[in-house]
Amino acid sequence: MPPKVKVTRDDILDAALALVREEGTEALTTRAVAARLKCSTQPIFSNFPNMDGLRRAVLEKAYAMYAQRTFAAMQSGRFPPYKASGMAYIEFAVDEPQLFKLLYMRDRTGKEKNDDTAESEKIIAVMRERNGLSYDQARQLHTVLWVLVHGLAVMYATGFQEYKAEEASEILTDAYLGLLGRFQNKEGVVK
Amino acid sequence: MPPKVKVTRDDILDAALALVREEGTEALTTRAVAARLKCSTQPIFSNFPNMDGLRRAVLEKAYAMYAQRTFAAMQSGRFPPYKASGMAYIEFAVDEPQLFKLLYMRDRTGKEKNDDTAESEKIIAVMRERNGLSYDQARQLHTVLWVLVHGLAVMYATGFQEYKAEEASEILTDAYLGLLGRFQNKEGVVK
DNA sequence: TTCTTTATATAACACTTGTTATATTATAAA
DNA sequence: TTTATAATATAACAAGTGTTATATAAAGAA
Repeated sequence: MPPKVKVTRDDILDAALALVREEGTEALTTRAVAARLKCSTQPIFSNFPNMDGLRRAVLEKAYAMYAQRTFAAMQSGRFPPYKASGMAYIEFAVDEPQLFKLLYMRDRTGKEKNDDTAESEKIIAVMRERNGLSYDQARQLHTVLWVLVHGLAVMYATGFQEYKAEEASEILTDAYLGLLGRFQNKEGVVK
Repeated sequence: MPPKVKVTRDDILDAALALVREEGTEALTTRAVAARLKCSTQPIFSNFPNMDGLRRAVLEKAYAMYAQRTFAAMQSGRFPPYKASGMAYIEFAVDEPQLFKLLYMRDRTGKEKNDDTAESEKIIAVMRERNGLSYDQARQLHTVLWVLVHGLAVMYATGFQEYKAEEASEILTDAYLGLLGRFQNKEGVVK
């Protein structure tokens, strides 16, 4: 019979995620994980096929964290529906810049776009209902707002701008109201 | 007397920049530069104090390229003034994604923000004049548009969105017109 | 107790990085 | 022609990477 397991798959994944959160993707090395767990590098390779496997698992866990945060933000009612998911995205970039970089600033050429189409459609539907927009008008409005949210998030994640909650919130509101006026008076392609 | 110089500082800088343009910052290594120049790694160290010195020089040259492109775009009159610099930024992200990442997606916490305040002030002045905005209204409008431009540029640079010139241009126009309406009717802080 | 199993530790491997010590060698002055 | 100079080339170093071969040892089965 073998000795008891001292280092589980979850231990390794947690340590790896912690390294990425604190120091970025580059800091995720076999020896750094081992040092954090006070063990050798061996358990990594008995729990994952190789480092790329661990990296993939970290990516998935990071996304799960993001999804969880976004869900909580939507529930909380802290923001009106048109900006709740946007603010969640922005706050994720602020609180977890390294995870944000991993998820949303990496190269994604040729990757499937996983930007939660279902969620977008829900927001678009709400916008249509409230403001009497065509589908196309609402979709365009949503697209522009989303680009804006992405721009803000990247600025905060890279430290190019210092985060001020009111500032971000005000920008989104200005953009929402301004663009709403624009798209209401713009003949949308019917769909 | 020493033998003739075969590898100049400019040769090295050009090779280094080419590597970064084609394959990204990570590809900039001593041996990669040497291979491209068909020489040893030695000339690098007689022309630069170390690799960080070369990296700094590459950064400066990349910025010079960007500045040159932006200047040309402003001159060309291809776009109205409110969007000329924005479109130049976006097209730089499309044509030179690796250089864009180096300049505008790296971590800049604690770095001086070099986003050409003079240029911004010029655009703000033009916006005021044309649309009868207060300084603060025009500055806010400019800020939001800039965030939007940044968001689009990052999306294109990371391959998250495929670039379509008309799409980008239309988004900027919609945003400009929509936000203009918003800020014209918003009491700006006097300044 | 002895033995089998296997999770872990140790240590080595092949490779890549920046950097430097040493050896060549082309050039022009002497 | 000889010689001093310095721009290169060669080769090595230390440090760091992922990965793997081997050794150790803990835990229950026999």
